[in-house]
Amino acid sequence: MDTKSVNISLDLNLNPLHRIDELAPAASAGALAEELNRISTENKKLAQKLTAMCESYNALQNHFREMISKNPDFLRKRKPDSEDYNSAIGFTNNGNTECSSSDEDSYKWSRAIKSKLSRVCVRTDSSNTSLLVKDGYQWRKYGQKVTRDNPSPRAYFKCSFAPSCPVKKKVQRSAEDPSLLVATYEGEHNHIHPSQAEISISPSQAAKLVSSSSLPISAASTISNNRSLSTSTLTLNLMEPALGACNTSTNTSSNNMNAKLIAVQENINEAAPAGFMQQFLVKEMASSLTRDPNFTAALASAISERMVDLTHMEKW
DNA sequence: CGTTTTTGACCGGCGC
DNA sequence: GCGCCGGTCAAAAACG
Repeated sequence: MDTKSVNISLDLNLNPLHRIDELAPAASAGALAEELNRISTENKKLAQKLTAMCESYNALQNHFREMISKNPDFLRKRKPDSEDYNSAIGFTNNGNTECSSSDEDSYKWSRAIKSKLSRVCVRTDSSNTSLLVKDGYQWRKYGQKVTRDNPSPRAYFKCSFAPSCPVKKKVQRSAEDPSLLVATYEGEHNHIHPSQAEISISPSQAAKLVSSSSLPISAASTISNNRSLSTSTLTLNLMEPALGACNTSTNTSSNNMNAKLIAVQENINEAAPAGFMQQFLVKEMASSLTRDPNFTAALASAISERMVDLTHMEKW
């Protein structure tokens, strides 16, 4: 997959007046239209924020590649577990690009590059001592260690689908910023996202649903280059309240995209693509929408109506 | 009572 | 060979 750019073509614009008359009696149509307009506006704002995030992500990635091309020794002298590694590629909140070199770590570093590693940083309350990073997957903790370079313990997790799923994750507080949880993922899940299992509809059904009920599913379905979305089914999750790693966000809709989540992902391996970033953003958007009771109510209404329609069609 | 978490023991890689 | 260190195992404890 091409990791040089993140082309996320968002189509968050709703057609709020599409089925107003069908969805609600005349008495509440005005209020519903107003609500849909509000959601539409929020979606536009979200699209703008997402675009901005992707642009800065692309800029950072280009900058990183530039640094590598100018200085081939750059990677060889980074160590993957150090805080300054984050800083060096521009994913921390302080923008520090200072870096120290250590040849003794070149072995570990080259090994890290060969394996599929990705890192997610999550801002949490520093008084919260748990090492939980909510990413939608289920994890089984199998160990905890205090490491030399960091006073806070490092927790080791395996995917609960292990041993069939090889993915592991390490979670540790940043030594520099205790409010920052750093989760390092190793490997790729060989199963679907657990929270994607609840409701599954075909793309054609989804398309009909979107066009007929003005639902913003197109936001997810138009994002390109995402392996998780390139499968033959489009999945809507209505059950999981917190898909993203931004586990401190509690508000609905547009507030969720605001950045308590300060740094998202690094692609250490070329094959560990920007798709992770896209997937994360899609999940975060889905999370925002599904946390909105107005949205889920409208969605449930649309789906039930659609099912009634299909039932009628079958009878014919 | 089954599942998950905790935690000390153990193992293997690495540097000296 | 020895010690250090990160990672993993597995028995016990905690939890729902």
